[in-house]
Amino acid sequence: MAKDERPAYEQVKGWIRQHIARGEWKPGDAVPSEAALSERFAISRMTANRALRELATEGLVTRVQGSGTRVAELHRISSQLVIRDIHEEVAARGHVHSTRVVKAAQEKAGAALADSLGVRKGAPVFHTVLVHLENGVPIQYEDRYVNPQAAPGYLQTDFTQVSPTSHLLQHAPLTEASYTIEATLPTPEEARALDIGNGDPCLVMMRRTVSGAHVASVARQLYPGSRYSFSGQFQA
Amino acid sequence: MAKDERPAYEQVKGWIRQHIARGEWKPGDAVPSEAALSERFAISRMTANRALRELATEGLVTRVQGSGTRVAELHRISSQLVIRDIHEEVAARGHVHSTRVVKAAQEKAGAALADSLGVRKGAPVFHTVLVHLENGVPIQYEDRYVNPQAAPGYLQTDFTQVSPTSHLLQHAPLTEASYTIEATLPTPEEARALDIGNGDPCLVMMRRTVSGAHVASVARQLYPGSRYSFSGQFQA
DNA sequence: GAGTGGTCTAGACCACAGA
DNA sequence: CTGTGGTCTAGACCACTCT
Repeated sequence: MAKDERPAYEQVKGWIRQHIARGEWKPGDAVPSEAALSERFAISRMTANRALRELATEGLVTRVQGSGTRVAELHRISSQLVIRDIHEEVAARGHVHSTRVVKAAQEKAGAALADSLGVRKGAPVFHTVLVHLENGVPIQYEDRYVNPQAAPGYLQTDFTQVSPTSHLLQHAPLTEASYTIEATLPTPEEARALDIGNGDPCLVMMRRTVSGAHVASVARQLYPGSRYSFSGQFQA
Repeated sequence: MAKDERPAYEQVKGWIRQHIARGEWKPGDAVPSEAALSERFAISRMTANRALRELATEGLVTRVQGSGTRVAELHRISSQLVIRDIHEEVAARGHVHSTRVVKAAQEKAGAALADSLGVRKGAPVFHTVLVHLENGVPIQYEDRYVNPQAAPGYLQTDFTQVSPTSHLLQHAPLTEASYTIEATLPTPEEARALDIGNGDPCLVMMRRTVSGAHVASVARQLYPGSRYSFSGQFQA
């Protein structure tokens, strides 16, 4: 007896996972019921329930009340895409993050912007353009509009010390966010700021964050394709 | 009494979420303990435990045994990036998916490929190159190598009917996957196959899937930037 | 030692699915 | 009607943190 230190529900999860991973139980097949598991492993039904419930939230099985638990159709791979604050991310690599402020000003919202920020046309909005550098090399061009109602003190921030994301998370707690990732070419101005060629492909992430009743911010973040990639992994 | 149909643990989760979303409890602040919650809501400790535990797996709070539960530092936005089978995805948009087979052959693995597939150098591997079309328009160029040990019948598949992803998920249950997303320019051959210009930026996803003891497949999927984007959302 | 979370039990009642 | 999952309780013991 050396390793059954793992909690019972984890052992059950592992046992089920193995059967699925080995292909012994295929998508659509029934998984033992809570009652069956609690007998098989001499555990209470609550413990079996926890094991199955967690596997369900992980997407490995599907459960239908009254019907049973089955191996999920694995027709998609879903993975946690974690978007971290750029300062943190660079620091985690042991590198130095610095910021160049290109613009930090108040402007009047045009029609399209007013719409996506949820303010009236012509209303004041904050506009910042920053270049983030990793060890002195530009890795992100960030063009951001902020709703003054969500973060009134935004423009007073020293962006060379505190990243916009960080300020916003502090002052406008995040309730909702959506993003889109695309490939594009930089504008001449962006290319100049990032010190890349006009024909160098870039990843662009457009993000819109909501804080309570307000749209807090819309941002466009451009990454040189040669210097940045998103990555992630998935484990059954 | 009209709406307390929601389970008790959900109500507690919602109550805590609200306090965080409104900014009343800031990152680092303590959240009421299980004991406090079970008294406050007249529920058992197990129910309070479930509420807090689920919020923790959602990343909204962090828990430390012996210390307590606190509002998580929201310095990252994590979102489910769902990678679906391309056929399913196109079908879900109500469009027609079709496939053009450019190559489907057995080859000998070079050094780099042998390494990433986990086979001996010179060992046979399956190589397919497909172009996926949505309503007749090319949207993905898929260059894939498959480990014959993981999916011996791969080359017998009619790829115009069954997508590689679909075949692999059927015959080599997925245990692990990792991916990288970058921006790049297409090779002349890829540009031709996708019917785009040589200078048009593309998203490229490189993926590696593991099935049990074998690396099942490594794939490079190229999407024209003008016709495809990844998107997702996040809700606190 | 007091307070916290981590786990587990042996019951219970309910809603629902399928024969 | 039987079997299934969904929820909940009122205890319990343990490991850990903090003072």
